[in-house]
Amino acid sequence: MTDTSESTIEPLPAPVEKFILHWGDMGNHWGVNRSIAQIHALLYLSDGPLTAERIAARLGIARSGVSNSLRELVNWKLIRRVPMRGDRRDHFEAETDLWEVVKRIAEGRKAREVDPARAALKECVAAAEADPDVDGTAMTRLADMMAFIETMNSWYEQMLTLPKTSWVALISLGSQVVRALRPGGGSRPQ
Amino acid sequence: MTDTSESTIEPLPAPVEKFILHWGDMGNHWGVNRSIAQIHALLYLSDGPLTAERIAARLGIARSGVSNSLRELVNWKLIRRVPMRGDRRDHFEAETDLWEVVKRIAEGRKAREVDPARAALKECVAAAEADPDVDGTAMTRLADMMAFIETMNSWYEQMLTLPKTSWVALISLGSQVVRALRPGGGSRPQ
DNA sequence: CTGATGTGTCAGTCATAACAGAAGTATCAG
DNA sequence: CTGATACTTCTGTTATGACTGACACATCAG
Repeated sequence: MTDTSESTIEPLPAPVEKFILHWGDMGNHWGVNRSIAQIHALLYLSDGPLTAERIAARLGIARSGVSNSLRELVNWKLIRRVPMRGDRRDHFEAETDLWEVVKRIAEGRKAREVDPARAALKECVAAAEADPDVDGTAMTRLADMMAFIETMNSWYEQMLTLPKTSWVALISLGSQVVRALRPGGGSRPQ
Repeated sequence: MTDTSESTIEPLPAPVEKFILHWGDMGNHWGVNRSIAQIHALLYLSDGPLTAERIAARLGIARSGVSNSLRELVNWKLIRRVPMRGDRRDHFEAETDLWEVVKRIAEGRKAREVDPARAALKECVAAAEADPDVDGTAMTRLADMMAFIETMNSWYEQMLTLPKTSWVALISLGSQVVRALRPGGGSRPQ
């Protein structure tokens, strides 16, 4: 027996619990299931690495669910397995660099959903070009869509190559550009 | 009777149907229900404004669902009501400027989900500061999270004020910056 | 005023996905 | 080798929300 808690629910400080609940709900609206987001939030706020058992106890969810969720989180590289000396159990800790977190999430989503959609769109455009039933408007719109997605894609890929520090620089640069452009620096308002 | 189609399903060109299906699926993974995304895709590819009845016929879904979905889409300003001379029925057409589309979606999501989460986070930080049960690590992480969200928020708000043309300029500017920074322009690689 | 047409609302049904608990597998101490 | 511990996988249950079809309301022509 490593700990006193066997199947009881360990209480959490109220603000921490509130954060975890909100974070889980947020993830839920964003296509990430609640448990995964909650576990990530818990690990993010935790002092040190936690075991699956502790996580289950603190969140009040089944160990099996914790196991599955942890695997997902490791796949997304949002948490790490941390071996602890003298303890056979797996411990987990969260990535704490939030820039890294959003980057990883964006990477995952892009690879899983955006890239396939992009490929499908390419096929649609190709098929539409060869299909006399597709009218000119649809053809134009499909092409517009593809051009747009490609622009966003290449922009994103370039951003990925940047280190975090450059991101920060870019954002503040963006602010300056905004400030410079706001008074009417050469672009029409619409 | 305005048209020959009463309750039959109107066929769609294969590439168009494929696009609509993929788009709907995409939206589904992103927290938008499938019907809404499909209707938007259909309108986006349509030559002219469509009635609710036609949409239902072409997508093979119930008129009631179309009615609800159209209301949502109008609320999000992704489609417009278009009155047609000599026709009592409402016609709808999609916003075709894709920059506008992503902007509207982002605005909606921010207002509905990010802003409330931001407010909740603020409360959490405030409550945590007054709570002795919250350890230093959790306190630091919550503060980090808040700072991060605030940075992203103000950046986003500034971006919103920009016209589309400036967006394009910014993105290409970003590309130049990326190119300039890539060889090692002064930032550590990590 | 009245019938017809279009639109919005509602309650019931159904599909999907997350979850819990149990069973199975692997690893380690003694 | 054997028992115990940690972890994973599997299956049945449950809850959420999307969809349908029926109903109610509004609007317009005659």
